[in-house]
Amino acid sequence: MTEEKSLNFIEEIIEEDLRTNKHGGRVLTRFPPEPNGYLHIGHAKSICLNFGLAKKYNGKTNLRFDDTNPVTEDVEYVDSIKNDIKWLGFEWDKELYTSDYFQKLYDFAVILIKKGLAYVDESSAEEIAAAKGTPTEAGKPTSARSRSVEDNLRLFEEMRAGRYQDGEMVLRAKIDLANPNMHLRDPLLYRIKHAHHHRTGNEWCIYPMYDFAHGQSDSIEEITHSVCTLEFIPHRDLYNWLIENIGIYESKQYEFARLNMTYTVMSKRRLLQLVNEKLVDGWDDPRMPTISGLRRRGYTAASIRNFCDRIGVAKRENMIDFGLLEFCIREDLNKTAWRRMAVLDPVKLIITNYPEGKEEILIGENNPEVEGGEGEREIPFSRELWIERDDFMEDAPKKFFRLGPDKQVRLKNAYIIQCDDFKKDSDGKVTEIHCSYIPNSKSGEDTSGLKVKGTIHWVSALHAKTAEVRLYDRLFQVENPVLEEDFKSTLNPDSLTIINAYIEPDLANAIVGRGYQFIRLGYFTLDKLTSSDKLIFNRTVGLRDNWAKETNK
RNA sequence: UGCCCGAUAGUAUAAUGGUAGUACAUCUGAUUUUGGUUCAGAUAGUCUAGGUUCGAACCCUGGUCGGGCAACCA
Repeated sequence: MTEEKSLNFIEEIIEEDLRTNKHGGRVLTRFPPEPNGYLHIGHAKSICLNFGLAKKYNGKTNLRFDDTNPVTEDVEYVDSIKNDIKWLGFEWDKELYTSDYFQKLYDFAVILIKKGLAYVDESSAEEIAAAKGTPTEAGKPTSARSRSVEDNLRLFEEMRAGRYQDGEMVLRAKIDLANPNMHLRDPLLYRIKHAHHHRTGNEWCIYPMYDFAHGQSDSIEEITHSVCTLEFIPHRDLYNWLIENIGIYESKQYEFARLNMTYTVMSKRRLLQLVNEKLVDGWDDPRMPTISGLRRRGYTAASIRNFCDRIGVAKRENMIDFGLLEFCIREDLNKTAWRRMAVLDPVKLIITNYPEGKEEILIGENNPEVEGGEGEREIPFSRELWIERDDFMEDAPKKFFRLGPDKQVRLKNAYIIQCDDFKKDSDGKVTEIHCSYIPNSKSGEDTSGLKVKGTIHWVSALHAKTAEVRLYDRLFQVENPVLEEDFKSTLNPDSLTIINAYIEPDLANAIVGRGYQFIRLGYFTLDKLTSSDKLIFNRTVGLRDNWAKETNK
């Protein structure tokens, strides 16, 4: 008997609806992206919620593209969105498009006009905005508000027929110009756009506003629980007004707080700016909070799903520590990533008592977290090695468990060595470290009886291969960039560092899409730009580093 | 100064009128051929003032603070 996880407020609503048989036991949600950008981690929260709800309550989820604005939308985005959802591990029931409903929506508009609840207004955008008043001041009608039903019908038909230019007139709902909810002050329903639509081509020159499409689309599909983010709360009254006056299925909307994360931005508009201004290398730049960026960075779908599970669902504004996402990917990769050795900042180490020309093949487990280690790989060893520069200190503090004059460490999967000497150049930079090894201390057959505190990673200089390694840091320097006058001014100039590293030979067999732990360094994955003559690794995330914490005290 | 939403450890999120818990973060200690992992422990919270009640994080009222709303965007 496991302890039951507490319900979020939407699950509570659904369970209550199920209890009262409100929808005949039916649960149908939908995920409604606009195809005008790539999905980001905030969308992942919504995807996990909508698809997760359906899965949990034996329901279904539709994928519906909200494609009511042909000017900003594109099939490239449609394809990327479908790909990302599948990659995250979810399956939609129906693939739908708001544009499928253009005729229905047009008919709904006609119904409203005939009921005297909608009118064509030829006022300019500025005039209409001015006539809406302010939150504390009622709006005033434009002269168009009193137009006859017959004239409205005729004008709306003419709008559709292409008699008018973009912006010449709009269709508005006739609701209440004094309503404290600004969205009810005769909102726009249709506007003229002589634009090519990625699905309907040139069939239409008028397009419904989002507000005239979204709620009714939910209604057409008979969505039982329409889940969206907080900023649509004031729109709900309008959707309900439309549904009631058109007389269609009552779909109910519930709102939750969108995801915000530290040191990044979470709006398609801003992410698009970064892409367009070439401040990042496209939507899938590994520094981007997009699903495709995280995937390229080495994040797994499971880690993102776990993250979304952990952050919860509520109505209060929130700012999630980016460190939580990092915890989730470390948790996943620790269990699955194969261990390999690589040296990012090399210094030469010579084992003076190891015969010149001698080579040995040592064995290393692929994954110590799993019984049996998931097999093993061969690691060549020889007299000259590369080790990490900061694994050696001439004047080390007491608790430094690595190399230094007269100190002993174990070489991972190899021998214990003792530092005898080292060389420096004229700038005082260490150029060479001389050690002697303890022959009977070999990993797995150690009879030396020696105990050493530290183990360091290494790569045989003779056998090492090289790779480009891309080290990523947070994209922004401040926790919440949008608080700045210009969010781009806080971009972190050091968010990407490209270095060349020595890697153990087996890493040449690395596979795109797999995570590797470079021992003591972090998790890495092959970048899509890798070619046959050049390996490129992205650092997904570093290992937790308590030593760094200690030294920063 | 209109309307709407919200407020529980540093960050999130539970407790739905009856012992304020969990995760991340932080700090101790143990284990460790990764200063990783794992394990054990610690620190730390109900915005405020009233009211209802035997009893309030929870219900009511006022206040404070935060967020949203006046695109031919979604």
